[in-house]
Amino acid sequence: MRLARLDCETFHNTMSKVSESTVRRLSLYLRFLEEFEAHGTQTVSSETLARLGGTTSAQVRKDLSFFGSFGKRGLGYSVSELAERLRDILGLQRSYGVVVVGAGKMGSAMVLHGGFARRGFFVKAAYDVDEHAVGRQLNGVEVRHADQLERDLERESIDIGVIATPPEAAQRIAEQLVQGGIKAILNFAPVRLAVPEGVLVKDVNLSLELEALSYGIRNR
Amino acid sequence: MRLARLDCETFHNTMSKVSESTVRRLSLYLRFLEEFEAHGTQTVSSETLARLGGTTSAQVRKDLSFFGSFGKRGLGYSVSELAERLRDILGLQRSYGVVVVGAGKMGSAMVLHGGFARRGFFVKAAYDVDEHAVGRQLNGVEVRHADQLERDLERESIDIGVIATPPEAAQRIAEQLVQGGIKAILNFAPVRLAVPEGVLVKDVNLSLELEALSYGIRNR
DNA sequence: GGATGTGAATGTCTTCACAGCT
DNA sequence: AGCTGTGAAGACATTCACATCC
Repeated sequence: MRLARLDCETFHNTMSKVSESTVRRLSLYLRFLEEFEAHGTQTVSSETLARLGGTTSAQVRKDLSFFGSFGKRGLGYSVSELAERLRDILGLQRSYGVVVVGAGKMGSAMVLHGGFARRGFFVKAAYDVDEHAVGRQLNGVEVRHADQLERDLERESIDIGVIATPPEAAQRIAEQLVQGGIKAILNFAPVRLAVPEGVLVKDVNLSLELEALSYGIRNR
Repeated sequence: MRLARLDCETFHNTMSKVSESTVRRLSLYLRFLEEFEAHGTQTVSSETLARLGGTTSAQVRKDLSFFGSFGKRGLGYSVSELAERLRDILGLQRSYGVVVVGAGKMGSAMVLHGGFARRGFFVKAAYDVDEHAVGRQLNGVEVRHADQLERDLERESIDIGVIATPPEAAQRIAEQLVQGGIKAILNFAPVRLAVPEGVLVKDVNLSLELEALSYGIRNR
């Protein structure tokens, strides 16, 4: 199937059902492509991406095929072109405004983590209720009182909210974020958030990861 | 199928193939069970666990059925008994020694996070190469120089290593951890670690999570 | 009656294998 | 010759539906 340059949208509309694992792998491939770009490598094969990503070449090709055909048979993929395409597919051509609610260990780590801005995710502010936290600067990002969250969201357009509060507070914050027009939430609090359809929630639960390791250790 | 009280091992040996998603859900169910335990609730149905965990009652029953039959038809599951069984299945009856390598934002967050000890994961030490970090105490956990890692691992028995170093350092640390007899690694560094078969690696990559949200936002 | 436990059916993801370009 | 793109096959996971037992 042949595709004109920029009509990925066509695909998104028609075949919106791409698995989460595919999306995660695409992100991974993009990482590797960017390393190749930095190295000046021109061309890459599905086999190479597969080896780096710990998967198979068929998987790589299938993952890409959901969105079009970006390679040249007998040759492989143009590194820069495929990177461009993946950035487009993943929605990384634009940048995203992020707020972090909860400036404890995890929240601060998210704010201070250097890698996000490089990939277009800009943390605009952090919020907390603790007097010691409020008013501090985290690497140029102001920690404000959580009371200001709703008002701030009306002023500045924010796309993604990170919830790193204690579990009791998480649902209320989620509601404020939704109210403020946020489209996606990265949730570190160990609770299932109730949100309206259309709002994305991604849970990160590190205790769960440790327990998966515990299971794995016990069962060889 | 009827099971004697404590022969979960039988199952682990015979049917070692349980999906990662099942294991994660079991961890989740255990969370809810512990809340019910604290509340004094005696009995719980697959339907209730399903609603809390965002899945279906059939899924809950299937997940459990891989390991035995723990419920009473017509009644549901005994909260305390099922919790006990899940702790057994997940290997949470024992405790685990953990070391955190890399005392930056993520590493410190892992050390300082209160929830892990409660679930049997005890951080015994943290390691870094930075002079400012080495020697500090993080909530009672000493930050040592990474040079000491190998020696320390010989002395104290450690089960799980957390890698929160820059990507360049990760592979070498992984090798030291493996050399030191560690059985599982939680890896925050954005690189694929090469480890001998039998060593478990769980990658956590928060940029990837954000990119999955970005994809989701772009595609409704 | 009411909820479990589980084969069978369905659905989803991965791997195979090869036709089709370059 | 080499590597992609993709239907078809196979593996895996979820859901259905009902016999079974408390």
